[in-house]
Amino acid sequence: MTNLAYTRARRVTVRDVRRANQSALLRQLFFGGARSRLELAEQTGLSGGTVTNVVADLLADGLVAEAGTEDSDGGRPRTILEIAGARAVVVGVDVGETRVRVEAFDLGLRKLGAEDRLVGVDGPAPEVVVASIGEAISALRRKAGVDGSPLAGVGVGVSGVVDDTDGLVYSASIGWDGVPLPAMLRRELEIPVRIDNGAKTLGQAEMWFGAGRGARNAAVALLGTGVGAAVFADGQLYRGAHSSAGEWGHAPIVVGGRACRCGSRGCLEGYAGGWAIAERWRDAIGGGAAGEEQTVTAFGRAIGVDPRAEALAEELAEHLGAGFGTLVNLFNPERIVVAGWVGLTLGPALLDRVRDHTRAYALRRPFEQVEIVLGELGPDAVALGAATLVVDGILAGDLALPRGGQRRAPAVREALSV
Amino acid sequence: MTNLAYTRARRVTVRDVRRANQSALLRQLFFGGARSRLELAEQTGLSGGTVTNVVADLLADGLVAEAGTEDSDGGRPRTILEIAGARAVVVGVDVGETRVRVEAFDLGLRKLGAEDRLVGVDGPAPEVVVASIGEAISALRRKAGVDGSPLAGVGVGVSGVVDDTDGLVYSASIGWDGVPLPAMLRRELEIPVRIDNGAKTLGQAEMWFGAGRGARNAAVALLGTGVGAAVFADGQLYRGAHSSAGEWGHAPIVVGGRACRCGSRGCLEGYAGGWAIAERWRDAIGGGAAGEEQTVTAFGRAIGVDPRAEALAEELAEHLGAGFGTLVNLFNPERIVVAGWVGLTLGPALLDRVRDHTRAYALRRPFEQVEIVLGELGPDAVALGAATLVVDGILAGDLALPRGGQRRAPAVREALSV
DNA sequence: GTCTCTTAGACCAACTCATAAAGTAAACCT
DNA sequence: AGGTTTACTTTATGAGTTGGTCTAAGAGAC
Repeated sequence: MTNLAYTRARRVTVRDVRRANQSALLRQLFFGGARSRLELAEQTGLSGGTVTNVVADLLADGLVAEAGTEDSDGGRPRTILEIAGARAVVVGVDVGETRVRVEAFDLGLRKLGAEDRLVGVDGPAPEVVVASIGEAISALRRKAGVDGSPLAGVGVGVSGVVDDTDGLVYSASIGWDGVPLPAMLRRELEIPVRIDNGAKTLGQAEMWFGAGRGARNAAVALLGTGVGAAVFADGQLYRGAHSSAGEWGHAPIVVGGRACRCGSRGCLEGYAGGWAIAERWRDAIGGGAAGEEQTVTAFGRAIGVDPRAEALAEELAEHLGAGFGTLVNLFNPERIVVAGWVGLTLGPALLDRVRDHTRAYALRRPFEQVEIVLGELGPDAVALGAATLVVDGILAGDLALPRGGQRRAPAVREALSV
Repeated sequence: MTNLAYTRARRVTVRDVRRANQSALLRQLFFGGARSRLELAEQTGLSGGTVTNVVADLLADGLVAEAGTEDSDGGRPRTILEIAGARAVVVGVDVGETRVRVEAFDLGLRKLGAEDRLVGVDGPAPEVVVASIGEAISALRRKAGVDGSPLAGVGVGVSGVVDDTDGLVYSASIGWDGVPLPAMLRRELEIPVRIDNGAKTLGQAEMWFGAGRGARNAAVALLGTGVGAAVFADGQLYRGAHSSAGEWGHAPIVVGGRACRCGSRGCLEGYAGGWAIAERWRDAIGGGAAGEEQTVTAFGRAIGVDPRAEALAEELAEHLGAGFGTLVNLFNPERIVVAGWVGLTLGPALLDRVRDHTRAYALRRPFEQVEIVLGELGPDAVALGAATLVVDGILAGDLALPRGGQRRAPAVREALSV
């Protein structure tokens, strides 16, 4: 008669307690930086004994390292603990429409190197993508001198929806309709693989290291060629039933409005997507076949100078205001981070105006509770965000590091600090 | 340098293990109905010994009761356990614009009785509301013969936003702007109080007992005089930063469109709210000053008969389709439940058409993954939903029952089963 | 140079909880 | 009446946290 699926009836054992406390300490060190056992105890609420105990495990696993002592004025000096960055290498991959970008990081997500591979013009074949990633990782490991460090895992951000119920990738822009990329990569690389939509990984990068820092409820608005959003609720990415939540670009804001490339009408993207802006600016100035990015940049420079730009800017700001209003009313975030190349290109000139229109389209209280800011990481943080997927798994304790490689760690570390 | 607030650094102790497992067993019994220890062990994955142990605690607390045995063919028969409904009384309150409805339930949320109190026409004074609730509860306890059973708590659904960061209620429709209703009620009643927006409590009622059963990601669309939504993500109500998430009625779907009563333009509510539909139908048929509900009902009957209704119905369906498309694209639910008196009145005639328009405004895959269904509980389940807030607290183990009252329970039970 | 004070961290007994296996209870069957 | 089957309970064990006590390590005072 009632709702059983609503139930969360997972059994919990004492082991889960340890995992949770390990995770709490690791997160504290990762996000808060190096600190002593004593501080860890204060901040987590755990007793000193437990901290000593858990830290001993983490030291043995090589996940955490002691990094000198703090000066003290009387009394035994505190030993500083930090994430053992050199313990393993984390790879982040950005699968774009024409190229694959592979970046290597240490466990603290400091970048060790990057490689680009072109994978064809319209719709890269999955096999090519997989092979390119494998090859680029090998190249990176050689170049960065981290041959000896084990790979902790590979995170992938792909422009499309990754359905986590069936592990298939769907992407109109690269012509994939149900590609089992996660399985293919796992077979090829034989290390843990985490995949998500690129907009979501970029969003997570902004949340961890960019303009989203400190917010627990935030939306990262991705204004690029397409338009999307990554919504974070209580620090967690909101995925929905089949992880396609956040398709903000295709929220209708004008019933019966302009045709969108998705086949619908009146989508936000049809007004504020890079392709739409470029199209309209070309129409406005009567021509030119310049590339999308050039055209949008030219439009940005013309704002405040060319009256034709003024009209388009005002309209664009109003439509973006409506789109932001939707985010504010439906998600009630404390912050909206504007990212993506269009957002970063036009943001400085348009953001104030967009805020004004958002005020008009959002309810008063939620609008007053939100701040709208520009992203800080640039448009290329998809790979970094993808790497955070792996690190998140490690911090949560559901992704184990491979054994070994620990001995070489100190040597590797010198090599990397160039 | 990085994001500390993102961290979830709560310490976990062995006590939490017990709480979690208690909660798992209680949820199993509440949502799945009465069953034996053995079944509980299988379904939760806990060992038999632990189930015995935890159940012993629950029996001692009076939260669970043994209810006879199952027939067996050889072997010791299974003892059936059930939620001890008569252990305590749970109160659900619906604070509307002109009246307060107070309903009493047992712990299994079977209704024991209901009382209505008028509290003034435009904007009831908070003091009057609080006093009415207190008085109605006393009356209910007398009438239902549950004087002896302790009150577990009071849940309240109020038409407005309840900011859980400051505990204040904001509601334009009843003219409250920062009323500390939770604190006032706690002082008056001296038992636990849980408050939330009425649309959200109704949504939770549909999720627990209505058309939302079995779904973990769902949106309950509330079409009444106003328009709102309660979104559930992974079984949990989505609240946002200050619990005003889900203000779907004021999502702009027509930039620069019709004026809404909220002061903005082009809101969904301006097309699909009860007040808007009534207004437009009166315009269409040229007059009449009938009440809103009568007018909407008349419009519903005219669909398919009167060509003037046809035009309005088609337009309404398209705007609702755009609104549903927004829900589908942004939240990717597996189900949308249409509730509220307007939704239930017009739903049967309009739902197919609305689905068609939703298909046009939503992305293909998320649309294919969602089902749009009518609510099952009627428009008056706000109080029931409010009571679920209290029961949820008990099931989660963060709301303790008062001591005593246990002895009388069996007697009370007879009295109630009338 | 030694003593004392202070502080960090390690160690240990007590307690909580889940598990698994052995034990007991309650039915039915022959 | 005894055997069999099944459901539940008890017990021993191991994992984990807590809080008190002990030791290590530095600073300052005499």
